[in-house]
Amino acid sequence: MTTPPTDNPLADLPPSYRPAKEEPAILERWLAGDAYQAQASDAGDPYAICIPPPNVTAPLHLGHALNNTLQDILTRHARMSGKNAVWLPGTDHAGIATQTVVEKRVLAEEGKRRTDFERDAFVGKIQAWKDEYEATITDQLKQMGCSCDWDRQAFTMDNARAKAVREAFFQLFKDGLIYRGKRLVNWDPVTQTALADDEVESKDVDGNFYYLNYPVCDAEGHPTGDHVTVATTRPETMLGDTAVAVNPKDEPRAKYIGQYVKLPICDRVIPILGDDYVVIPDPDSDDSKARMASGFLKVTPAHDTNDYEIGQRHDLTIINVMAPDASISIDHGWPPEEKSGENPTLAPFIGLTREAARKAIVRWFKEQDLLAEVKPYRHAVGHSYRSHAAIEPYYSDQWYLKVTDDKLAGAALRALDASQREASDHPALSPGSAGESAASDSNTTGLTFTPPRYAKTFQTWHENIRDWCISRQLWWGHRIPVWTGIGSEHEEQIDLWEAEGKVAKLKQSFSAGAQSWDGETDSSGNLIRLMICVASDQPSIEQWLENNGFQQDPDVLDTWFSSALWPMSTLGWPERTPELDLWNPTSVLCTAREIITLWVSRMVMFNLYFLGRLPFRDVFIHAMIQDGHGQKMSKSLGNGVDPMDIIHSHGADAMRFTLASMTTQTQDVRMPVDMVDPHSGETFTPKFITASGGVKVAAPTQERNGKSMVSSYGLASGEVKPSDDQPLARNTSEKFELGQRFATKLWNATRFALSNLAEAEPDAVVSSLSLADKWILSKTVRAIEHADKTLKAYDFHNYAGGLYEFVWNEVCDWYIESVKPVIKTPEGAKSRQVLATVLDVSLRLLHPVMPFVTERLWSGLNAVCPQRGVLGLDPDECDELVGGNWPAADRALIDLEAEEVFPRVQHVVGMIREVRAGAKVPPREVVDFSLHMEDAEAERVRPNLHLVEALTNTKMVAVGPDIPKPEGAAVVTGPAGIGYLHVQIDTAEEAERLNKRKAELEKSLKTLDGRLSNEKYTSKAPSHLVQQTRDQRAAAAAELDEVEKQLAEL
RNA sequence: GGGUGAUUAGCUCAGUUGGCUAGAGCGACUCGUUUACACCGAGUAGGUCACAGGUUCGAGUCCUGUAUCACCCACCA
Repeated sequence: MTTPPTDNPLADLPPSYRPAKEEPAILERWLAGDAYQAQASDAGDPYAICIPPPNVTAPLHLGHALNNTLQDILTRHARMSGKNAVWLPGTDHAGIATQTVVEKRVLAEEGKRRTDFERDAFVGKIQAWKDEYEATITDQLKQMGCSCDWDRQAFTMDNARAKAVREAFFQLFKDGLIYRGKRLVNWDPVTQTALADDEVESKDVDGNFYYLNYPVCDAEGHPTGDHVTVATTRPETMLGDTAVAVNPKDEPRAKYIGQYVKLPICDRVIPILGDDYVVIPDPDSDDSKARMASGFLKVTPAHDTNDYEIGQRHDLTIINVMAPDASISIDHGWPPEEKSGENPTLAPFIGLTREAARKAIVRWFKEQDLLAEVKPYRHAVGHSYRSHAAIEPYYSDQWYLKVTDDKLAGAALRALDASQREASDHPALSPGSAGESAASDSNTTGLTFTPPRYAKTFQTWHENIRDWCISRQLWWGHRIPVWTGIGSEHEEQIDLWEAEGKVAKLKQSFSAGAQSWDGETDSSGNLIRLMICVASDQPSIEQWLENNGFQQDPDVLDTWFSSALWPMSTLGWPERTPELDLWNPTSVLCTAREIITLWVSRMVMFNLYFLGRLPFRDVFIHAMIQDGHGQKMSKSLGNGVDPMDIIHSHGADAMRFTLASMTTQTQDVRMPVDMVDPHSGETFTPKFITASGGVKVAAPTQERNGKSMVSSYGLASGEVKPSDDQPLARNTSEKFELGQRFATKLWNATRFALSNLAEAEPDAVVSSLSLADKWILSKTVRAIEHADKTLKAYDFHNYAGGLYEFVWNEVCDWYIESVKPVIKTPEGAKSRQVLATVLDVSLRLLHPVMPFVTERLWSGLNAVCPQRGVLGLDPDECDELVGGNWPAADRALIDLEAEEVFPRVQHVVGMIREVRAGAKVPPREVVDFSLHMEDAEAERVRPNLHLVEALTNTKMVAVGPDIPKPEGAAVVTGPAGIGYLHVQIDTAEEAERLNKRKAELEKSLKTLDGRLSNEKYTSKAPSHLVQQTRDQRAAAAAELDEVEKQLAEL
């Protein structure tokens, strides 16, 4: 036992906790001390988490704060538990999102468009943006206390990650899983790029069904005088119609099959064909389509995915009628034979936007008396998740990854743990399929979602997966490492390199044909297109290719391609690093549900494909942070609150604790926000438009002339920090006070303990403990077990809640209050040791969620009482809690007797307090108290009556089986006996109180009697429950007797 | 159109395999500054667990249906 410091140990532990003052110094110490660093060694079981890399588009918001708090809790817990734990930080270049943000800024500040710059120059601007926000994000994470290994910070587009992307692409290309395809993509006409299916959001919009009459004609175009009526929501696409379809089973209309119509405006003669896809009209149908349908479907293969498929079935011409900006154009796939002749009817429509063209075409049909009808119709339309523009199905050349291959989607499906997999007839899961033999391979199976329901999202997505369009017409991203040339004269040299593994080749022969429209194939005969994928580190080959007429593909990869490699690339893949073998598979992926398909599933596919093992086995899907209107908090909606706001106002620990305690398995978390106008400083609540499809934000920035907003962080810290079109909102929720109060409580409990521990030495040899000591040690062991159990189950709400309950109620309200009378005395030495130990354990248990305040208090505890622990609970010593061990307790400390007796004391205390409060006895007045109870019970409770005295400010004057009731005393009834509080009471109030208790007991008795008189209950219910009911009934009856007796005596 | 989740005190939410006399925090009310803490302590009030059926000795919990809200998926005739 060291000598306590002579100076006042509390001098540097001020009366209240000021997180803003304490946290920065602690953070600096951790960072300087390399507290988060991990080495790829065999020191402890490996534990690794990859951060879901935040986009570098904007600062983090509370959704990220939640996500990262949970990861930090897990990482710190693992580290304290002796694991070799690493948390790998990094950011995502977020291709389209970042480019869009920068394009907007450049347009606003310089009045220039992207195309006004050279590619490299513009990428440089995006790079600068990335540098700025990466720094901001990193700083935010550090201040939140995230214990990432900062030496390993990665970026999805840095050199190491670029190498991984390059290698992955090359391997997939070589294996024949990457191909060039010409088909309909989801085209965003604003950003002018293709989008993956997942990047398309559907929204309900109010539109119309237009019924257009097409004149029927013969094969030569001579009108028969008849007409058919097609129904469409998109009249403007009629310019690209190449057929009209009818369901062959549609009796009255099937007769038109084989005839032709003359397409208005274009005068194109197109066939009427039969296809099952067409819905047969039925005005009484439940299906709205059947109610709206005319039976004739216009077929526009270039502008509708269904029509495209019909076109494939019937070998129809594909006529694209739009330019990439979705204006009507005859230059992007219009049939040459129609183009050659001037068409004065068509001319006025050329160049119109699709919206204008729709109106113009409808007007034209009306003028020609060909518009049969217009009906309003509400339907879903795909929109770009980035620009929010309506998606145009667009026929173009793109790169695809064949994720439908069994080695990708099939392997991912088989990876799902059998306990979470639903019965399926998917070929990958059928008995005897390729992967069935691997079913027992622990490397490739056992993927488990928490909560389990999300496994279904994963499974369904993989079962219905389509090939992944991986090319994007952007500048910000990983350039596709493929060089293309026409002709075959260089094939020999390329084959040589291919044999050496330096390049891979894709050969496509094609002919100039009617279906092409992009001008590439205007010569006659078959052509050879060579697409050469070059492996990484082959600059001379790239140079050679360019010297010989090959051109690198201008497109970049979908941002999720590099994200999908994250658990590998952050650990050094494609190099076979020690880190890779140690920490991949990682331990858990902790993310929100929105990216299960975009990200989780692709990591699973890639890790399985390239390394033959899962990237992680556990996937924890946590709640979403929403604003006060139930909308998810996101950058694009502008309702994101900067975590720095909360850190400044409440402290990082308070934020973390509150977020963790709100993380339940089902509920999303609502955090009301206000917006702050940076110019006026006014606070306003964002407006919302309620549509039947959901609540949508009227984006505040757009309403304010596109002027930038600032976060309240900027305002709070006195510096205005514009965040462009990604404004941050201000938190108005009081929820964070929960964590703040708790940190303060812990702080003050520690101050109390330290002040006492400093004055007298604890007794390191702990034996013959008091009831309170035994009870709190027992509860401490249970708290440790509860924390372990809940963290293992990713049950953060109960982890935080359990510790809150333990520290506040059990330690502070009961234990500390119980030992106060003795804590300063020589007899209190044992309690001092117990208190120090309990505090030690509390700080350790709380450290993962509240690292700062626990670290701060830890140094105080070390200074005052360096030797802590009792037999069975003897934690290690350490200077810094960040490097401390997780407590382990001997279950022998669980004291069932103490756990039974102490609650009796608590009950008596509760009853006395109730009476005192009811009788308005001044709290400072010590009153006499006597307790009438049976001998056996009295003997049990008697040694602990001083606790009752201390906790109720009473003096125990008599205990035993024959204690008479003093005249006028208040009566306290309870399971331990009957107590008499020696105060003069108001008879009426006493009667009221007793009558109330009587009513409660009678009600309870009625319930219990009802249960016991039910023979089916007594015979069928488990015997211990029946016994419990009997005991309850007996106790209630006895107390009721007593209450009635006391009432009678009043 | 399909799927998932939610509906419990004024508010925000817990409630594990059915055993509940339904809990917590905030807010409300009463009392209290005895040297850890007023960001505190003691106490009180407040709920036919969305609705309607069903299973069961027993339903907040399981089943069926209805209503409302949110989210995800789906090829926009």
